[in-house]
Amino acid sequence: MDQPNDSPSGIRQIARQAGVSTATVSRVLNGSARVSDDTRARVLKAVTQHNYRPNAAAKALATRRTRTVAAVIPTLEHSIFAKFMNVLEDELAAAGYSLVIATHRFDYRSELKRCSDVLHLGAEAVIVSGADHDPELPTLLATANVPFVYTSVYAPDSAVPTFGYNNSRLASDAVAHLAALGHQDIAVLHGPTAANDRMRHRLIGVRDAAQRNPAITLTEIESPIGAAGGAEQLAAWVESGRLPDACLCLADVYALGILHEAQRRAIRIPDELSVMGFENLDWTANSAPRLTCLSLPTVEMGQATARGIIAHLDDGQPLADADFAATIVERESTRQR
Amino acid sequence: MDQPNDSPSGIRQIARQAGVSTATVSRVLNGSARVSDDTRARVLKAVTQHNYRPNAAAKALATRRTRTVAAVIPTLEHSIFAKFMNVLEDELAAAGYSLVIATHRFDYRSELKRCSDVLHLGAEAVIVSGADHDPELPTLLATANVPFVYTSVYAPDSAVPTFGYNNSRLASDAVAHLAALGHQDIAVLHGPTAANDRMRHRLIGVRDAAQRNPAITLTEIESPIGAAGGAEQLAAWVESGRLPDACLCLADVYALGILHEAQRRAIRIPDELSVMGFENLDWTANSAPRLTCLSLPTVEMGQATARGIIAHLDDGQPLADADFAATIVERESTRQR
DNA sequence: CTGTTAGCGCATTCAG
DNA sequence: CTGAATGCGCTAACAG
Repeated sequence: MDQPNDSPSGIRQIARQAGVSTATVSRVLNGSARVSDDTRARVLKAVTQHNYRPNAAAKALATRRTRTVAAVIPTLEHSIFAKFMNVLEDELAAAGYSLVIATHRFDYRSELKRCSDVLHLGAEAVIVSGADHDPELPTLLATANVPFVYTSVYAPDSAVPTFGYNNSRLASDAVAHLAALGHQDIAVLHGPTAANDRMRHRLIGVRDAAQRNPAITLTEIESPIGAAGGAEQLAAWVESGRLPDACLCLADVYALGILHEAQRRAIRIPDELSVMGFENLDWTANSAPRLTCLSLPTVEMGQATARGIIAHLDDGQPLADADFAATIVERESTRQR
Repeated sequence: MDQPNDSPSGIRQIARQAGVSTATVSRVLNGSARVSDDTRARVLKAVTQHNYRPNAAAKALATRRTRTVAAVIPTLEHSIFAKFMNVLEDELAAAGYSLVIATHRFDYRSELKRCSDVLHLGAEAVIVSGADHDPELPTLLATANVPFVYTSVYAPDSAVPTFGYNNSRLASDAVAHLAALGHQDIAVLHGPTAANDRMRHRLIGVRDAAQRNPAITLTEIESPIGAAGGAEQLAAWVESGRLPDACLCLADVYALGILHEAQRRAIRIPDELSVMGFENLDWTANSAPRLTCLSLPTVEMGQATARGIIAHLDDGQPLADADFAATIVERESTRQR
C-alpha cells in the first residue's frame, strides 16, 4: 500500500510506456535538443497510442507563456470590428497564438473590467480599441506587465504604442474631398461619442475642415450606428423640404440606409445629395449608386497589429506605432456640384 | 547564502506580507471557507498593495479548470457569424468564461486543426459550426474528453448535441412561402457548399419543396457570399431577357446586391421579381424595398448555446439538443403574383 | 543523446 | 479559523 500509484498521468505515463524519462518526452514534443530517431519514434508511438495531449496549464506554468493574445473591443456587431478580428485571428493563428475576444459595448468601466478579465486569463498581450480609456486602464495593463497597444488610432505622442490612423485627419480629408467637389452644405452622420474617441476625433476633424473652409456649413447628426439612422435622417430632410449638398457617413451602414430611403422617396443620389462612406465595406462596391468612400485600412492594420505583437512576444522586437494611409475611393454616390 | 530567496513571488509574497499562510490567501481570494474578518482584511490589503493577480496557469493546473470556451467557426467576415459570436461572448463573459475564436475558412482539415489547437490551449468546451466535419473531428474532441456541440443545425439523431435549426426544413418553408405567393419560377442563390452542410441542407430543403410542388421550376445559382453575387446574377438575368418570378437568397447580402442592381437596371422589386432573404440582418428592415426574410434565430441560439455549456460546465447539466424556430418576416420585397 | 531533479504558482487535504 | 505539506503536469538546468 506504499507503492506508487501505478497509472501516472500525463507526460509521465507516456514516458514510462516509451521507456524514457519525462524530459525526453518533453524534448521530442517540443522539437528541442537532439533525440535519437529511435527514441523519438518510441515516444511518438506512445503519444499517439495514448492520445496524449500536453496540459496547457502545466506548460504555461512552466514556461510562463500562454500564447494567448486578447482583443478588447466595443462590439463584434459592427462589420468593421468583425473584419479586424478576422484578420487578427488569422495572423495570430499562423504564428501559433490564440485570440480571445472580449467586448465592452462602448463602456469604459466595462472595458476596464474586460481588460482585467483577460489579464486574469493570462493573455500575453492585449489589443485595445482607441486611445481614450478609463484612466486606470493603462495603469492596469502596465503594472500587470503585459504589452498592449491601442488600435484604430495613430497617436505617436501616446505613451502606449498605437496601430491605426489619424481619425481626425481622415475625417478632414473626407470633408475636404466633398468640399472640393463643390459641396458647401455638408451634413455628417456620426455615432455616439461616449467611450469612442475614434468617433470624437473624426468629428473634430470634420469641424477643422469646416473651419478652414468658411464656405462650408456643417450639420452634425448623431444616431446609433445602423441603417435605420441613415434612413431616418434622409426622411427627416425630405420632410423638412431641405437637403444638404452632401452627407458624410462616419459609418458605412448609415449610407446604406440613406441610399435605400432615397430610393423610396425618389431622391436622386448623387444628383440631389452626395453621399460618402467612411469604411469601404464590401457591399459599397455594388450599391446603387456605388458608394464613394474613404477606405479604412482595416486589413493592413490588423495584419500589422498581429505581426507587431508577434515580433514583440517572439523576438523581443519593440512595439512601434504604425500609421496607415486611407485612400478615398471615388465612386458614384458623389458628384461635382 | 543558504537563506531562502527573500522575494517570493505570487501568492507567497502576499502571504508573507499579510503574515498568513498561502492557504489563507487562497481562501480569501476564492471566497471559500471561513476566514476571520481581520485576517481577510490584512490579506486584501496586501493584495491591493502588491497589485497581486493570481497566475491563471497555476490556478488552472491546480483546479483543472481554465474557464475558457472555444468557438471554431468558418469566418467572422459574414455578419451572421459575428452576430452569433457577439452574443456568445456576452453570455459567456457574464458567467466568467472567456471565449476564444478560431476560424477555418470553410475547410474541414483546417477546422480539425483549429479544434486541435483550442484543445491544446485548454478549452473546456468547444462550439463548432455545422454537423458535418472531418471524420476525425468528433473523435478528436471526444477522446480529449471535452464537451462539444454543433451549432446552426438541429440534428437530434446526431451523437453530438446540436443547438440550431433544421436548415433543410427552413429552406423548404421559405420556398413554400414563395410558392404560396404564387411564384413558380424560383431561383435560389446559394454559397459554396464545400465544408458547409448548413448550405447543403438548405439546398436539399429547397429541392424538397420544389419536388412536392410540381408547379415549381427551380434554378440554383452558386456564388461566393457577398453582394456582388446578387448583383451579377440580376445583371445576367436582365441581359438574358428572362427573370425568374422570385429569388430566394440563402444569405442576405445576395439580396442586397440584387436590390441595388435592380435599381440600377430599373427592375421593379417586387413587381418584376420577388426577393427573399434568409437571415434577417439588421439592414433588411430598412432596405428599399424592405426585405422579406426568413429570420434565423441567431441570438436565441447563441444564448442557449452559451447557457447550455455553462450549465454543463458549472453544474454538470447534460447538454441537450435545442431546436429554434425561425419565423418568416413578410415585408415589401415579395408580392402575391 | 538521455535521465534526475527542481521548481513554476496555486489549491487542498489534513492537522491543530 | 489557520498553517504545513503535497501535488497539479510540464520544462529546464545540470549531470552523465
